[in-house]
Amino acid sequence: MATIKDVAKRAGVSASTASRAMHGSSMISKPTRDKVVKAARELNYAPDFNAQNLATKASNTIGVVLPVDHHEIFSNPFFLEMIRGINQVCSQNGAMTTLATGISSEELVHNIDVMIAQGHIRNFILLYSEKNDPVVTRLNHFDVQYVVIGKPYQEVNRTSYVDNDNIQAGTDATQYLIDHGHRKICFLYSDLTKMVQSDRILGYQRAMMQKQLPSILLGERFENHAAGVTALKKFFKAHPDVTGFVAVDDMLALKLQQVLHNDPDWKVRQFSLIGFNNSIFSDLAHPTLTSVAVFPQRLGEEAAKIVMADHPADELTTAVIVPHQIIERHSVHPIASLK
Amino acid sequence: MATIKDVAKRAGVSASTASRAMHGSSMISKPTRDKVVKAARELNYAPDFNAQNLATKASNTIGVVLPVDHHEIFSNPFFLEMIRGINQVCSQNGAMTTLATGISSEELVHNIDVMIAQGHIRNFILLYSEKNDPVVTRLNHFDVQYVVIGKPYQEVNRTSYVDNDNIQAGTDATQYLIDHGHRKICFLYSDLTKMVQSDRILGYQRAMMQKQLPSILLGERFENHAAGVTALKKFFKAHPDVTGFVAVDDMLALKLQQVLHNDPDWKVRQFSLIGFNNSIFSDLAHPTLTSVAVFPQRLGEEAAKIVMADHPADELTTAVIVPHQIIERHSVHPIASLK
DNA sequence: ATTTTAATTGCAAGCGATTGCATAAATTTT
DNA sequence: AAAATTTATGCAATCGCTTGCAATTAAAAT
Repeated sequence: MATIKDVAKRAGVSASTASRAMHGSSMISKPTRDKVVKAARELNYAPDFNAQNLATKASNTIGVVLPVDHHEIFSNPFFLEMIRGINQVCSQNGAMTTLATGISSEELVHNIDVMIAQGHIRNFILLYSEKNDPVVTRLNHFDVQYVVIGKPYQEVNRTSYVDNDNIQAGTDATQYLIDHGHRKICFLYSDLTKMVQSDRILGYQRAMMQKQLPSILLGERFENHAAGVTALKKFFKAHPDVTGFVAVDDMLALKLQQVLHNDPDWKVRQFSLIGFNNSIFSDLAHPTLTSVAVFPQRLGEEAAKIVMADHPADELTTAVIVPHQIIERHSVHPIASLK
Repeated sequence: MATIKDVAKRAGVSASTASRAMHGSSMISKPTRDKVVKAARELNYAPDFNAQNLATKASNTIGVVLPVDHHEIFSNPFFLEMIRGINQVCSQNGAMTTLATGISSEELVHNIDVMIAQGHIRNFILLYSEKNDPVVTRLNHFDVQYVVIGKPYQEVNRTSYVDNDNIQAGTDATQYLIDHGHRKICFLYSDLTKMVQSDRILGYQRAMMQKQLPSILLGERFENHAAGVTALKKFFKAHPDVTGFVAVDDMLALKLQQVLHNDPDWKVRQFSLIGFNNSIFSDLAHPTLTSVAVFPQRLGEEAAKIVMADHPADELTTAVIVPHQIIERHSVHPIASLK
């Protein structure tokens, strides 16, 4: 493995000159810079990561924090997409990423503690956002900068984040059904404590209100088929003429679809569905599911860009909103309705 | 951030003594060791990651290589599960993990090149295995140790790996159907070039052969509903009396199920299905899908354990087989058949 | 032609830890 | 009680790189 001294020797200069030349310092003359760069290339030189970080006291690795392990979360391809985005821009900027995981909140915090204590993490990116997150508390306590993907709950004005405009996405999805002639539209959610869900509901309500249509909410997880059937039976009793559903995510939409399709009464009616996330489920459904894409990879990229920009501590925080987009498939059917 | 000198000063000893004490060197007396450890705890000391690695010239981070980006791959929750397993045992051993990704083979190789050149990666873990992998070539060239998850293609005798016994898994899945009275069983696959698939087929064939039953293979991706219907029509013409399917993975099983369920002719017959991977799809199906679980997290853990063990270069390689397990749900129906 | 100023380069210290070797203290041995 | 060991500790060099400052050289000004 070539060191800076090897490069220096080969270029016939001192190590310090070589170092400066490699960094494009203005105090090095063009000819020597060229000599050094050439030598470096010939030796396949790359500065030793640890030595460099030690000398500059400026670490170059980004800690990516996954939410506490939970099967549901880990089977969500979202995270990997975000990671891919982060890694993409990090490696373009010569930074590394390292993961923080834990099977419990305590373990995760502990792991983060040692990462901080070892002092080689420049910044953190949190792939999630939740209320009273001990990780956030920890990071604030040690005064470590971080970016969250999602809407921050704590220190809202002091934390940078990147997120979708979920309210708008909710409105757009609903409007899409309205545009296709639907008037009796139900919003299906599974967990009100998640801000993504409540935001999308808000957006749905806004769209409905604008058209003076009543909001119809349904909270149901479809944990199993029977439970789903029961819930829907009850639901249709109260709202017999619903024609469209906005489901808070594709998985829920797919579950709903399964239930609707396997019931002799319901399957003859042609319901329209729209989901969110444009996940793999949308292609698995039959008919394939129209869905609002939210581009997790972009979220990751933007988060990484913020981190890479390396703002001064006193600068205002950054918030980036990644646009969404409706991906049209075959689960929304137009209905002729009176204006 | 406390340094070893701070600890030393507080304990009233020299830095070298402090360092040795922290490492439990036998040349340090009990009382001083205690003093040092106490001081370290009080100062919340953790050795600086970069300094330590620089001094010992022994890096402590593991590079985790994801396959080249490809939507299909990134939407597969498998990888994240493996990563979780890896991270789990790495952090228990005080090691870090860092990810290598790339949107093209070239980019991935390049990223790995710089990681190697920067000299701070101890070992790599490849989360995949494929023929003529340029990454493997690279790692061999630089003589960097690595472990692959899956069956190695190159340098088979010189590389450690962890994998499932996919042949056996194929046999077991098939046998499960046979035990439920099925005799006309079809194996459904999507990509013969993948060793997982060909191995599972082999296992299937072994089980069938043992019972003197003929193998019935069907290669179909179900890219869309119509294509699926066509393929199945043709298939059933040739094999009208098939009652059970072994699908090479859950997603394919789910797609098959969708097609079967949405056709008036087929839906009245009660086919039995078994899939692989026990993925989230198995719970989404209706009826829920019986599936062979393969425990990706365990795969990750075992891979990390091999890496952590830090075998001498001349030692024999390690191969770990992670057991699989059939998770019974509701997609396999017994049929009364004559012995 | 001499002095000033500007442009380059190298010396050496330091980042925070580890470790071979010398030294000091404690313990045995004679 | 002096010498020989054994046991504990500290000094100083080192890992590879960066950077303040002094030193050298070249260019410009007088």
